[in-house]
Amino acid sequence: MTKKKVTIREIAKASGVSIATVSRYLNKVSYTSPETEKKIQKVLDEFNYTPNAIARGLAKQKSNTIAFITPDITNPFFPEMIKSIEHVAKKKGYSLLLINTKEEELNQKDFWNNLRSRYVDGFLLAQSELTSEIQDYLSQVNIPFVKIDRAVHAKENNTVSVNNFEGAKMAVNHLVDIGCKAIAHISGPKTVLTAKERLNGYLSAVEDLNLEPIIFEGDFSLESGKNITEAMLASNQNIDGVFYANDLMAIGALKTFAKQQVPIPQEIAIIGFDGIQLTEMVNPEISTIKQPVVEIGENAVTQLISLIEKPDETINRNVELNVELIVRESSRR
Amino acid sequence: MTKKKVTIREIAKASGVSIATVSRYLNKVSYTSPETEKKIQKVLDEFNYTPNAIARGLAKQKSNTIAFITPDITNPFFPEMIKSIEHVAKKKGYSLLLINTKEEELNQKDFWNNLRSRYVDGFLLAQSELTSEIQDYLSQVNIPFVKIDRAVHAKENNTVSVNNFEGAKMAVNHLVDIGCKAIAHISGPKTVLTAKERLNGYLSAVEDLNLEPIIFEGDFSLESGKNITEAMLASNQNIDGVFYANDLMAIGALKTFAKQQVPIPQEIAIIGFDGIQLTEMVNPEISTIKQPVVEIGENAVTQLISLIEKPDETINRNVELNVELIVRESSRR
DNA sequence: TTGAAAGCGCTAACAC
DNA sequence: GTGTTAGCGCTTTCAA
Repeated sequence: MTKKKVTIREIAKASGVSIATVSRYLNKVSYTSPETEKKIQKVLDEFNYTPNAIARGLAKQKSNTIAFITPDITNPFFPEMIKSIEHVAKKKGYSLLLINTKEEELNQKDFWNNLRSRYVDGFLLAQSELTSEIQDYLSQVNIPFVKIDRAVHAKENNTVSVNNFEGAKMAVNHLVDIGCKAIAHISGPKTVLTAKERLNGYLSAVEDLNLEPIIFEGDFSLESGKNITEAMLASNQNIDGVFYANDLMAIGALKTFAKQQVPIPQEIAIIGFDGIQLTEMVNPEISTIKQPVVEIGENAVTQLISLIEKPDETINRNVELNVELIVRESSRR
Repeated sequence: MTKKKVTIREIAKASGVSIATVSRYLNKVSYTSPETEKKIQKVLDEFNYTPNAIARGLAKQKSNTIAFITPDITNPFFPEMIKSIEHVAKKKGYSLLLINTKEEELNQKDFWNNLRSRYVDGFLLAQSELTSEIQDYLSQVNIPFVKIDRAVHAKENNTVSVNNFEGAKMAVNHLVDIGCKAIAHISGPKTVLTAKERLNGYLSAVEDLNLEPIIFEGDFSLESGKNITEAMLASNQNIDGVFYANDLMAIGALKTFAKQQVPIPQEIAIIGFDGIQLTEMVNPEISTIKQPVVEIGENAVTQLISLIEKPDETINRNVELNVELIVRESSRR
């Protein structure tokens, strides 16, 4: 298989046709007579030929590669999503380039020039705050892309996200359903759109229920969940239910509750948001509003590839997927 | 930047030299007179030129891309490692292709042909069982690679791994140090080399200490940690210390202990292996034998790139890094 | 030190 | 239907 790299030229010679014909047959573009097809196929098998992807890329200005760009691969949210993305991409003949990059880099011409020079066909932008400068590059660079995990903004296109607002309401309503009377929200950083939407969902739900809003601002990290929860307990407001803006903070909170011997869910019921696997690994298992990560990933690549392959038929769109309430020990009583 | 893709030809024309000279200057191969360099550089800046990576790839038979191949991206062990790998790779001018693939696929000619046709310069093989069939492909395909997270085998080359045997001993000795008298081991699947080494380390330590070995076989999964621990408790052997072959199983065990109200570490002290972040997120935090993931990743890429760029100067080697005992609540008393 | 030109392996007009 | 040929954009002999 790997002795002499065989080229299209040798296939052509061996099957007695021109390389153009072989190329046509391989790409199934325009007709080739059944007989020649047979001949070519035979030689193809015999030589175990694989077209050179790079050469093809140069000629077609296309690499059959897409990139997944994110500032933090270690986010527990991603592995599964990346897996589903890679799966779909592979099935459609694309490879996945992984780019872990901070915002600053997205601000550099070189970054985008490099993508283009590799003929990267499209990319997925996950969890990136898009400064207007970056937006400029984005529009200049002229490579299709889809945004993931961002609030669906009226002005944005090609975004796949979830219904954060509704999810937050579901969380609050669930806590009420199990009897909570004073429900606090530990929010994410105010600068993050998804965090804002979840906060708004919380506020809306609380208002509908005629409850007092109780809000503490966290930053989505485990540590912050731990610390803010401490502060919350110290504030002494008879809170009996907490909606954490993400799972990681809820997990961090568990430590504080354990240390202070607050029984969960008996005294305080809690629920997170995201649906990362971790929520099932801790004790008690944490209720959550689960995002359909796999679906998000699949949706995003599919849209991206469609954008790449039939730009004209593909309409820009904002997909907003639904979240799901998962009730576990932390809010079961 | 993205208006008209500018090529080396235009740079050449604009600076009044041949494209060969521009190419030489860009690649810093052979001398070019200072004056021409000045001229070229000026034009380069002016045009904001980036060489086309694909064209360059075709000419040099090299893509400046390496692949990370693993059967399971969602392994909590990987994100951090991948991050460090991507970081080093990027610094050296390489992009990272992520390939999540089951063993069966590695058995297919097409898989390797595809890698070659893309001129992937090298790859990292993580956590893959290498059947002899795959080994055959590996040697045929003639692309440099480095194995990660495998037991360092006398017969293998270019592997980076950790000292599983010593790590296991450290774990057992630590449990003894804090007063444990009956120490069990929940092993990994016997087919996995690292699991075997850890088991051997356990056996060796126990023997040195004149203790009775108590072994249960798990499969590295959270579930198995939970279930095997149940079985272990049921077996009623007055066990007061457990060394789990990996962290995930120890985390699963925590659930069983909680359900059965076994206080950790008071009644039973436990310790895991790997050092995944999760161990700090649960309650109690779990002691572990930490593998230097970042170092592993860095070591592996560095070796790989060296293999790619100076195959003659690079000696094959098996790197065995040291693990570290991390004492946390689960074994602190 | 520099330039001309022949590839790298494939695609896509264009002609027949 | 099929072949010829001119690229795709860059590297690299080989001469000069």
